[in-house]
Amino acid sequence: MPRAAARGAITLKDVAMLAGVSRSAVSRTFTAGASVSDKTRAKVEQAAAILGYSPNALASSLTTGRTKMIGLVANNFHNPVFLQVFDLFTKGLQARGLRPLLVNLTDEVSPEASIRMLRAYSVDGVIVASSTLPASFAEGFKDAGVPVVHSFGRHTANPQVNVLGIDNIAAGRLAAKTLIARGYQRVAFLGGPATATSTQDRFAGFAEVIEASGLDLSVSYASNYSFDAGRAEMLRLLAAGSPAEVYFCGDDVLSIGALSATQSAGLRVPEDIGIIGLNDMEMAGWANINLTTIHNPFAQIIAASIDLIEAILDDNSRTPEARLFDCSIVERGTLRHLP
Amino acid sequence: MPRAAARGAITLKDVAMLAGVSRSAVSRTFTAGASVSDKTRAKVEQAAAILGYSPNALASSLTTGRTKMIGLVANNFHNPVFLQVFDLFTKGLQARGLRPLLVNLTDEVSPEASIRMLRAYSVDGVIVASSTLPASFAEGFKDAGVPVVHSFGRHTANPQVNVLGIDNIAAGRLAAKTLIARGYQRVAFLGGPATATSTQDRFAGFAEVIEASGLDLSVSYASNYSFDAGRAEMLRLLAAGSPAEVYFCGDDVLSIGALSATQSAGLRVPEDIGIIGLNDMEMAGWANINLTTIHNPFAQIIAASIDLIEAILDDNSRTPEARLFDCSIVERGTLRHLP
DNA sequence: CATGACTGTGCAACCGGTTGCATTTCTTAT
DNA sequence: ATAAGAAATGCAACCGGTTGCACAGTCATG
Repeated sequence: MPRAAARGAITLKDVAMLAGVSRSAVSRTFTAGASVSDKTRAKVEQAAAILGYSPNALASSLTTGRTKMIGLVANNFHNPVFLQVFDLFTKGLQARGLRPLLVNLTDEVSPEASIRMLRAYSVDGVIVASSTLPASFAEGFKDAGVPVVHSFGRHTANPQVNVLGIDNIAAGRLAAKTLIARGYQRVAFLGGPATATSTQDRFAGFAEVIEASGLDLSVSYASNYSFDAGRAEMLRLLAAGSPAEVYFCGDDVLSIGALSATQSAGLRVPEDIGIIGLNDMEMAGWANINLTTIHNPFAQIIAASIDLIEAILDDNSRTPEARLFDCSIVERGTLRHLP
Repeated sequence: MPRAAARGAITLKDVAMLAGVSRSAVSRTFTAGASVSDKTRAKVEQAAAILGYSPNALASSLTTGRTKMIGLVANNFHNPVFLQVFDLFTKGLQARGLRPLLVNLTDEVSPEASIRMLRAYSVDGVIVASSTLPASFAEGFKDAGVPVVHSFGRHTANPQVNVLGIDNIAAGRLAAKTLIARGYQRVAFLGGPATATSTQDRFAGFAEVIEASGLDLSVSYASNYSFDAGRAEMLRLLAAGSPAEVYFCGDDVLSIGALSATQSAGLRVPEDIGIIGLNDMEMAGWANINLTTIHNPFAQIIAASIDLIEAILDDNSRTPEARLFDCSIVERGTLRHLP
């Protein structure tokens, strides 16, 4: 049984018959830039309006080779920053007539399954939105011939795919310089999962500057970028005794977890312990959190990611680039002030 | 230029030629329940493996009438609870082989545009995930012949579409009873936007019980379900003087905003002012928030929504039902204890 | 060994559009 | 008025699959 027909869908043919023109004519009226006379167009539009016709994007994709669907792949649905990320991506894509097919990668490691799936749906391109996935993940799509952009990914000298994100090493340096300027002596890095590329790079930049200045540096890692992991790790550190004076946390949600741990332990922030985060997500600015952090220019990165994926759709042969965006300190209340 | 070909896509035909069988045979090997001999199947699978073939889901949708895509429509990307909602929906849909096409409805009021869009993409069904949209929104899809489920929507006696959610009136009553049991005298309702159906119903239930017990009830509304709106409204109330003893807030994020306002004003919670939220989102349990709230069984509602949409795909003629889920109090630290 | 019931297979039409090409219609210039 | 060029239109093939139907092959049965 033809379900589409059962659903009472109106097709090109119906409109063509009512308007008394050929199917081509109808198709052309709905194709920007095609050659149709005003008279025909008027007839077709009227018929279409009467029937309530709207073209089947999927059918046309068969011949045009474009679905205007973009796979949006994410692997962290517990970090509130991703709600902002989804908001910006979906709005931005929609504004350009593109449709996000959302893929939740939680617990998934290899790209194979997602690649198969997204190819089966003929998405025009894929945006991998993750700071924890390795470069190889996005490369899997590229190898499969699918245009891909890795947002918030790791910067490399000769990227195989387009990568956009902050310079995590520079961000680490910035954090270090900020803490040094504040006169902190015993500093610590409380990273995200040690396997995440973003964690590794932030640590590299941070350690480089801290060590160059001869300060004490201790290091530990939370099991993932989440409140619970940040809190648990900080509680462990406090229980172990002699905590550092200040912690550069892997990201904001981790910072907030750490913050709650210090409060639970009866320590004051920033008087007893300082905390600096990274991302500057909406919640960092909430009055009851008020986290000093490093601003991650999401909106810019996402806008650029969309520009880029759109450009690749037209020409997938351009050499991939790694675009880095500048971070800046957002002064709030979790770090002691300049001496 | 045929882009699909340019992308080097392998089609049925290629596999058929290599395997030395007809296109039908190939199609059948990839269709569950079709009649193919083991010998043919083996040949086809081998050929497919060599070529790296995967069937084009969109092409097949043309004849089968099914895309296995589900439109997921949301209109609030600032309430962290929705990150949990997206997580559960995407995982649940994926587990059943369905693909979520995400629609961000922010600033959009009428369903027309979304209906057109989702019909153009021939989604099999639509899930409207919103507690603020009116019933008419989801009904628009139904009228267009698209199977639809409204999750977190308003309960009505004779629903036109399937609605799943908590009983907001009962939740309001539960909040009221809880406050009365705690011995509060001057209570207040700090709702979400007055136009949201969820706000209206929660207020109705709340007011009913409070008024029946002869207590003082004051009412105000935040401009939307967000931290900023909750904080702003509570600041306004505090500035106006003589606040109530306890506030039943429209939802958790609003509660957290209100909580931060009371703290900014130097008031202690729950000693000076009590706050009770609704939803029990992840963050409500964070140690530094620790919000007493009413648990909204999302996971159940979402699982049921997916079950239901799947059922409708097979039979869109079944009469719509409104399914209500029970709420319960989650005791934490923002309400004074029983006297 | 003939018969009938089944299982597999391929042909060809179809799903809802797009598009190259040939043909017709309309402009415009002479 | 006429020829040349441009614009509009329809035909038919095609995109990548699915499926009803007819036919061929297999097998157990009488």
